[in-house]
Amino acid sequence: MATIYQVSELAKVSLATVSRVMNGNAKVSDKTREKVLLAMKELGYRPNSIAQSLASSRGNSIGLLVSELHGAFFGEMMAGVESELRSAGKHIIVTTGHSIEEKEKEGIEFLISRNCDAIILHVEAVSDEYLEELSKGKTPIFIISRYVENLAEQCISLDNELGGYLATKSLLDLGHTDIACIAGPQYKFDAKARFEGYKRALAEYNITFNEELFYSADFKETGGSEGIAHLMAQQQEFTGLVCGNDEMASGAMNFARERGLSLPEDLSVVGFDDVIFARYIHPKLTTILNPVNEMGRMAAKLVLKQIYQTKEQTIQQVFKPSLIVRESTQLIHR
Amino acid sequence: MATIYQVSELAKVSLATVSRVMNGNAKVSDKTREKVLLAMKELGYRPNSIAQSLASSRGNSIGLLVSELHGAFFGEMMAGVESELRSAGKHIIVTTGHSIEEKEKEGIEFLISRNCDAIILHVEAVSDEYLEELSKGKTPIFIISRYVENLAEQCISLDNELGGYLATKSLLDLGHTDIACIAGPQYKFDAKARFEGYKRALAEYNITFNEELFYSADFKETGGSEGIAHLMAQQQEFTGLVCGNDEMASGAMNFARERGLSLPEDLSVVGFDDVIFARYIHPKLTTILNPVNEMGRMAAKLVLKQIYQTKEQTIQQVFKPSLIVRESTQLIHR
DNA sequence: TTGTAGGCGTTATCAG
DNA sequence: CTGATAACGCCTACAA
Repeated sequence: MATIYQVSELAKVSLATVSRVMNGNAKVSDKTREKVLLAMKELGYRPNSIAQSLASSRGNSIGLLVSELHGAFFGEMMAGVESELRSAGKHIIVTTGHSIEEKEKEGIEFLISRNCDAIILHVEAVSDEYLEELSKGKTPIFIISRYVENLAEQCISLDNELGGYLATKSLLDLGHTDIACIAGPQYKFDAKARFEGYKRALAEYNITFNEELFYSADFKETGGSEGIAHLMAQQQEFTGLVCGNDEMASGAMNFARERGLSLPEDLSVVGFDDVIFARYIHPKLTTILNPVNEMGRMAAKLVLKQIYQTKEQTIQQVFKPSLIVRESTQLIHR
Repeated sequence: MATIYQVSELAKVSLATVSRVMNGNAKVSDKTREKVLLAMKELGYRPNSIAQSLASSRGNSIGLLVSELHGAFFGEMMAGVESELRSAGKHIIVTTGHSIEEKEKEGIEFLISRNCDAIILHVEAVSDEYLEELSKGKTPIFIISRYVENLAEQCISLDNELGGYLATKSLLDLGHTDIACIAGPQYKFDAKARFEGYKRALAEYNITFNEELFYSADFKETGGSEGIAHLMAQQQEFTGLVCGNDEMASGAMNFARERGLSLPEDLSVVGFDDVIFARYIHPKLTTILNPVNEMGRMAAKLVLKQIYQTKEQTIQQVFKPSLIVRESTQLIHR
């Protein structure tokens, strides 16, 4: 692998000059530039970005930490971030946190130690305080899909509470009054906020929250099945079900059907996120649109603007969810 | 950010000694080690992996190039690679190629320039020759989900031809004789191999391939719709449909149903990949199991074994697909 | 077991 | 506009 030194030799100029034509900032005469370019081509020269990064303490890469690499949710998020950044000539370095505090911290350390120009975080286990502390370090951080009060400028988030509210209200408006809820893990900020929205909607319709119609699961399909199994065992009537995300809604629906319920006649269910398969499941899932891809793009734009001083026009920091009505909910009938 | 130098000062030892305790290779007396460790803790020292990498020309990270960041297929693949590598203490650097030659090459360059210890590639646009050339470079490459004759040792692949064959044969065995095919882009190796399998199965049953029952689309859902629209316009009877992947199968099924066909009575369809949503779509999709996650893990193990000399027992280089029968296919009736 | 010094491939600050 | 030369933070012979 050719180095800058060999290029300088071949072109009969100094190292500095080669560096200059690479970075195109300082002025170089056209003749010299030509010579250098030619030499680079001839040697098949590729700059070593590690060395560049060490010398300049910049990386031209930005770090991205997500909880998981699989799953529709994170896929869309990563894709959003990447496509925006890529078209600005930046590369991303992805790593995972698995929603475990220790791993999240380790992932962050890794990204920082790689000299990323900035890092975009989707973290769930780490505390607000930790993030605030982190933001004082030399690597700028940006937070996606989570709102941290004291770091508002760095956050791209969804109004999850509103989402939970909308989901629940959609059922109330269809005449349902006994509405169960399978929420996500309550240590997760979004899961909790969605659940708050559920309660607010109930309150607004003067329905008192019934602990027996509530279950907290793990955001996975199996969690949805467990959830509804638990709820059905309570011997409490319910005709509506609000789920913390689409995966759990799917699990719950499958289980309910196996138990002989027909959907949506016997049970109206609404999901959350509108991941890609929401429209594949049967009946097609009524759910809350969570614009993760958009949010990913926006996080990228925020980085571009704040770190690389590009002129991004439209920065929207908090996104509003909306209801997507499909076929898994219907008017109550009795 | 503290450097190794400050640590050495505080601990009153030389740079070299600090370096030694970090890497734990050379021998250091317990007393000195203690001092150094203490100093590191006190300064909150974190090694700068960029500098480490430059000095040692190793990265302790391995590069991963995939076509896309979203979608069930790549998600599973990345997750497989990552989990295996992470538990061995290695980090991955992910980037994308978007199935475009230029971008794939750029992504590869990026990973190499980042001093990755090895790179795992899922590339579709780049030629075998290019890969062979690349493999002569100093960064070891591994190829996933593609078989390159001269690089067999570095490949983890699926027998796509067999998959296409199994899919088609499953329909033939159900009595179907007029079987259409919506294949993936024929410049993609896997798409082509699957199509070959389709033809082999037909031949085996003495059915001559009918060009009018073939359509090549883009592996996306919309491609599936286009495909079946095209096929139905041919005025050619067919009762079976083999699709290049599950997404296209889904698109085709939706379109067919909109056109009044009832599934699987009027049309049996089989997909390919068994991505997560295959069992969500209606009727549940009969498809070919593509163990991407396993293959990802295996690629990681291969790297671990060949690059880091760990003792991986079970290396399987070519995977066999298998048929998963669900509800989208049935005996022909007329 | 420990220290010294040269080098990894660039960038950046000076002079010239 | 161009060329030395000192960083960047760490690794690694080679010596001691």
